[in-house]
Amino acid sequence: MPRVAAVPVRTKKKTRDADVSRARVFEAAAEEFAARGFDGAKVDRIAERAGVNKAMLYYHYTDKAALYRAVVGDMFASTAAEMAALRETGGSPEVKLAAFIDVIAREGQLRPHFPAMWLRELADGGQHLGERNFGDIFGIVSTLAAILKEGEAAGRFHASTPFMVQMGIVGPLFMFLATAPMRKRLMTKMPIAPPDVPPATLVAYVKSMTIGALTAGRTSSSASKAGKR
Amino acid sequence: MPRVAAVPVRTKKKTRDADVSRARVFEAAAEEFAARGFDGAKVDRIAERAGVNKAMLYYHYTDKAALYRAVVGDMFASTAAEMAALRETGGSPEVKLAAFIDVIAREGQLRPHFPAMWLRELADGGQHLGERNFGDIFGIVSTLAAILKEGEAAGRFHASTPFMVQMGIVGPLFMFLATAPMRKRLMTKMPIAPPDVPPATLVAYVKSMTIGALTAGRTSSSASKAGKR
DNA sequence: CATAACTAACTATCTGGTTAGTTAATAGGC
DNA sequence: GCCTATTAACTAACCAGATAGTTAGTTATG
Repeated sequence: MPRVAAVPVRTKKKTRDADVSRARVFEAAAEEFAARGFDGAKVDRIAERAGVNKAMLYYHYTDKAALYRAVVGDMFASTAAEMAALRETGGSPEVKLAAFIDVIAREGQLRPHFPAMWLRELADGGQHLGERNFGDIFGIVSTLAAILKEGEAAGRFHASTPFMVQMGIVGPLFMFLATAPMRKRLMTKMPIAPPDVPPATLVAYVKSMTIGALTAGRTSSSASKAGKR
Repeated sequence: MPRVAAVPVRTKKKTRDADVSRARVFEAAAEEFAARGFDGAKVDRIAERAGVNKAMLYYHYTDKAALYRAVVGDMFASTAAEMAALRETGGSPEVKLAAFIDVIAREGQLRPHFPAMWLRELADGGQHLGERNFGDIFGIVSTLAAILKEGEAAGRFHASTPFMVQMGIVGPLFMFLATAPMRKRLMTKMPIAPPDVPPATLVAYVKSMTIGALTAGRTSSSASKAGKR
């Protein structure tokens, strides 16, 4: 029985633009991956969300994993690029550190899927990441490491482990951003927080935390039990 | 063709203890869920890890979701119980806050699967959680809220949003703990951090961050740009 | 010997990926 | 301007393997 294509049906008028449909697939994939994770995301659902035939997905991307990597790659490439720019700018270590945090926060808000996807990828142990992604991540952490080193050399920051400081920044930021939908759900069940925290407040808090820990007991002040060793 | 059980084969000697195999299933499930997430976890693999026939899994738990909830429930019930105990103890708000952080860190280390599972569950928007779990979580956040309120009333802490502070604690802690396997992988690719940070250092850092942010500019010191608003 | 604990084998469904074939757009000859 | 050959963009239908869950039947144990 030969496979015969069904009657034309002739609907509205299809745009037939590869770039457009490719972008639609990308967007739908980002949402789906962020909401459900790599395994929870279904290719059929991505195609449906994108309003595209499933086969188109394979026309534009080699497979599910490649599509995933494209989304992740976009996140890190963009962040890494901003970090490279940041390295060129001047200012005190404190100012640079604040700028670093701003970049992370901005990227996290610019791409609503970024925080959730990153939470998952960390839990996955970076399974789905490629060589390229690791390179970008390394670049980001290196930028932070340079700032910390500079602050340390200037006698303004304690000695610290870049990766730990990084987690101290990304952790609160992304956990908070990624839980926005969940918080809304919780809010209906019980009054945990008053309205909801605006992003600027969150960012200010993270800056305060990070600077606070790096300078604890340095300028004078209390909160000094920790921070040594 | 009637389904006939294969020949006995008579291996070593099976222990045939329901509690034991139930516990083995639980443990295997916790590992599998933590490593791969709900959708990534395969029932067959859990059974294999547990060294148990897959049907046993359904003998002890109604289905995959119930098994998942059992693991998650265990995490939160335990933490919530410790928190309840913490509420009874005395001490300054700073001391109580440190104790709060210690409890979270201890639970995160005691159950190696906890951090990764929680990262995933947050990204999932709490999809798999039940009424019971939300109650426990509410109890945990309430404990923190009470400590913060006390500190604020005593004029030692800034006003703050409990949920945000919670994320500031759990974020760095769990992100760092959950990425232990990944860091090991990264370490072989490129020298990001020197040896690796011991848990005590991590906990001290998180305490320092949190106290630092809550008291920024209060006792004197720098780091005061943030924290207002 | 009753039954709780256990198992091999099975099934229905789902899901990533393929394929054979269709259609719109564009290039180029006239 | 019009016709036509070419092909990029697109689709419906299909498939093989995986996977959650079931079942009929077996066996150790109190």
